[in-house]
Amino acid sequence: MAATLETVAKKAGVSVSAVSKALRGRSNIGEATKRKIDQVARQLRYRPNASARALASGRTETIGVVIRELNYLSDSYFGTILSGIAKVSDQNDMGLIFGRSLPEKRQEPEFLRMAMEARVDGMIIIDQVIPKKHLSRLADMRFPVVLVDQQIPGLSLPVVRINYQKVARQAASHLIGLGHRRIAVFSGVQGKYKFRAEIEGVKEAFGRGGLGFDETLLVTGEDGFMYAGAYQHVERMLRTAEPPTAFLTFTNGATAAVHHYARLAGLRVPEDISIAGFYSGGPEMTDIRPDFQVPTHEAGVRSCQLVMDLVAGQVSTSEIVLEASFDPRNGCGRSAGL
Amino acid sequence: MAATLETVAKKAGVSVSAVSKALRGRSNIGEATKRKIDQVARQLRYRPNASARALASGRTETIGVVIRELNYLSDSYFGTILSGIAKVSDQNDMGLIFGRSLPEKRQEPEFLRMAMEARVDGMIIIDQVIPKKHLSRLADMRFPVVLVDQQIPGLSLPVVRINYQKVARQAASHLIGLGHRRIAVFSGVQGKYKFRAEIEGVKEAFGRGGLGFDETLLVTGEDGFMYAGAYQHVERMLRTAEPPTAFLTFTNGATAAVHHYARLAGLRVPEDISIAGFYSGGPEMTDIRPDFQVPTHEAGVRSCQLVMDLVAGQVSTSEIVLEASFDPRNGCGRSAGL
DNA sequence: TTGAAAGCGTTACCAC
DNA sequence: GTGGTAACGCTTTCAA
Repeated sequence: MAATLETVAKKAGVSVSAVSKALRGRSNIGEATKRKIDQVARQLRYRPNASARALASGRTETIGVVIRELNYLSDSYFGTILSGIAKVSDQNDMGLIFGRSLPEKRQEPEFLRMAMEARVDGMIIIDQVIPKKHLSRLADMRFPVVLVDQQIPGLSLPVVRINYQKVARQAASHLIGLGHRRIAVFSGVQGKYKFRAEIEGVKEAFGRGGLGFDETLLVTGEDGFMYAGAYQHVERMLRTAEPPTAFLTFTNGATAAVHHYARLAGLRVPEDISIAGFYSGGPEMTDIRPDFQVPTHEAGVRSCQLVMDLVAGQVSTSEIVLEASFDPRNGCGRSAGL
Repeated sequence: MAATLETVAKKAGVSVSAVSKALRGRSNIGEATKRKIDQVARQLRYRPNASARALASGRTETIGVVIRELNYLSDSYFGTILSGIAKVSDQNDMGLIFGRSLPEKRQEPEFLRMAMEARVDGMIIIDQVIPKKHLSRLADMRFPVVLVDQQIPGLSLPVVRINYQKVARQAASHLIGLGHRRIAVFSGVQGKYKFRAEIEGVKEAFGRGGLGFDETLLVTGEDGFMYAGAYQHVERMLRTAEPPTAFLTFTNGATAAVHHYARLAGLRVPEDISIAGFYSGGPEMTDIRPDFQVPTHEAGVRSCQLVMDLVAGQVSTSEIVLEASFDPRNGCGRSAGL
């Protein structure tokens, strides 16, 4: 059916290897024959067979992206990381395939198969809750892997991570400096590096400010799904005897929800309540100007560059830490009416 | 590095073909040798090379899923279709890879490459706005393809689609029957089959009820991103001189948004406003009981089964139409206080 | 039941 | 420049 190198070679009256070279733009081929070959190939709609190419060359020209579940891609946290990855992989003509990290019915998680069956040349792992033992397997194989936003002691895999702790500390300190004493904190999934770092940063600031950490003012949940739920929590909190005067939100969804709630409830920001909001880009916040800028896109770019260096055999930096910025201008520019 | 069939064969003292058969559970192999081979393979951590296997067998054991952009997966419309696909593909030990349908910098969209380079055995196309010319290419190649929720005249590709038109007509008729005259309609992206079918159904009902279709009461937008935006529209509409008394929402996001808005604004449903809401499952509506049940998961299941039949060479039904159900019980159970 | 050998469609090396 | 020809790691006849 489909044209092969041989088909093209025969029709063009040249050898298979000539066609192979010509079509891949190698220099050791005559100008005239190349033209002829190109023409025949186009006419026959020739396409190289990906499996054959991978088998012969040892490279799949594909990198794997590992996330927990596929619908996590919806979250703009993942979405913007991904757009960074896609940008770099496109530039380098590398394909992208996605693997779920959950084990499902097989013993082995899908991403381990991707590596062991040589379906990809390298991979980027964005899921933050993969058991260390699985990650170690990859390290043992010396398979090119880059972890994003993870911090696992005793594991020697390259990492690209964002310094959430510092920016969280800055934001919390700022709110405290404005006089806030009751600050609600919305973060993501407990146990993840991102969550741990954020809470750590907040606690540092609270400690310095002489504040205790009030668990009743902490809201957690799946990053991508916090918008709807956040409404209820804001409403509930504001009805208590001692309502929070400021909100510190570490997910896009929560940031958007708190801002939207305030607007709907007629609360002025920051006169009535302060909002220090996380922002990683994405479609849900076109109408909001948050105070954090979190370089998730950049994290994607860097992780993809890193994994491609690894694939090319170039040893690279093993840990890249990206700084987020906090610029109190929109949601918490001045002191709330305390 | 990695173990191959030959490595295993040598160590087990048998032939390469014996190992191949044993590991794939073929029956023409001795019980004892099989045990021996299994043991050696496990010890060596042998994994078949995917490219080699695909090249030799002619099958990649992978099917491609085509969507417009990767972050569309976030939408529970896609998400639930996908869960149906994943369920069936998992059962049949088929891998899944995702392709974007947008052309990007290359002339050819990624999904055409997937087919022409034989990266997948078949594919399911969920994007509804792919130019017919590209789809025709696949049809010409006789490549196993199934379209989901599409209706393209003059194209002979198998389709699985949901009958949005009928359920839209039912819902609109019901609202009209309750006495509503001003009904706001929230649908998805203009031009898509889903949108066209829904509007068509609504117009039929409006026509029968002697109502005109008021464009100012129509809200459109990206399916997955309608939650946040919907708030503003509801608010705006309810402030007009002649506000709508009912809402007919065809995306999960809009349904959730209208319900949440009503709750927050202190509007009783259905006493103050009626809401006829679309629901395809998904995480954002745990607190809402909508009136539509749309079999998107089922559509995923059926499309995957269909594509696998096609791959296996079994000719199958070329069009499967799934019915959605409308059960006025929650959001529009009784007449609004007109 | 077992094994030898011929592909599968490329790439890459090595003569010419 | 160009063309033969071994790999690449697997599946699949076909004999034994």
